[in-house]
Amino acid sequence: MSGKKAEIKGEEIIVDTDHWKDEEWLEENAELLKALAHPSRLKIIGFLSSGKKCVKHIWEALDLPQPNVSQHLSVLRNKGILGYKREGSIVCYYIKNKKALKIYKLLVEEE
Amino acid sequence: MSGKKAEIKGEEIIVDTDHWKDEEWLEENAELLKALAHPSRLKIIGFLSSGKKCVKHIWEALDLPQPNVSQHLSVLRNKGILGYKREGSIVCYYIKNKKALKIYKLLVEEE
DNA sequence: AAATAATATTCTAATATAATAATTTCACCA
DNA sequence: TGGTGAAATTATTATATTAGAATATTATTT
Repeated sequence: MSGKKAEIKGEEIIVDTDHWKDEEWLEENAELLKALAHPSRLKIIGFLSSGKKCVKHIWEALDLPQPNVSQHLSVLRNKGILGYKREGSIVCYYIKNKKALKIYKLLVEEE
Repeated sequence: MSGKKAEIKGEEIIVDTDHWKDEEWLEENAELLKALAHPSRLKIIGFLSSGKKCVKHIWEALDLPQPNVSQHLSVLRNKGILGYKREGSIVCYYIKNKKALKIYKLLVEEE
């Protein structure tokens, strides 16, 4: 469904193209943006935009302390933006949420 | 320039396609996302996406207290996301920042 | 079963953000 | 110029976020 939403309330059919009236939609999307709205997390997304990477690779490349990166990864993971896979003693993260990736790309392209 | 950036640092020319390495870029864009990352502010953007509106119209339509809306408007205004025009005793706001509008539209379309 | 490397969690202190109520400013008009 | 409607600001309190230090967990290797 292309940005439209149909809902039946009592007798009437409401076709809703105005997402801003939908409190749940607002909450969800504000949450998504908030998770991305931090320089280090945006940096992580940018680094992962070229593919799956393991944690050590991430904090070394981004030049950030390991526990700090781990915290940011957990924020992104908990919001469903990143997925991860344990491979032995190593954990690799990747971008799972397509919307999040599109936002990042929009930011890049819109310069 | 389509997502690329050229910069001269000392002797070398750096062509940067990796925006995530640019701390300033990260700061700026995280700020933009943070400004949008609130249900009420997203709501305001949604309401304004169909055109310029005056403040009273905004807080009445959104069913939010006037001072609260005024604060959110000031956040969006200070980040350069909204512009405004005083028309007599009335003030009207509109979306000035194209990037912000595109983010909103992406969120809507990506449902 | 140590020892080690990789990653995650917890705690704390500093800072930032948010909602609400109260007040103020500004422009217009009687 | 006093009153009124529109919008902004301020103060307060509650809550959330952040970095950094310390510690814990997990898996591998010896």
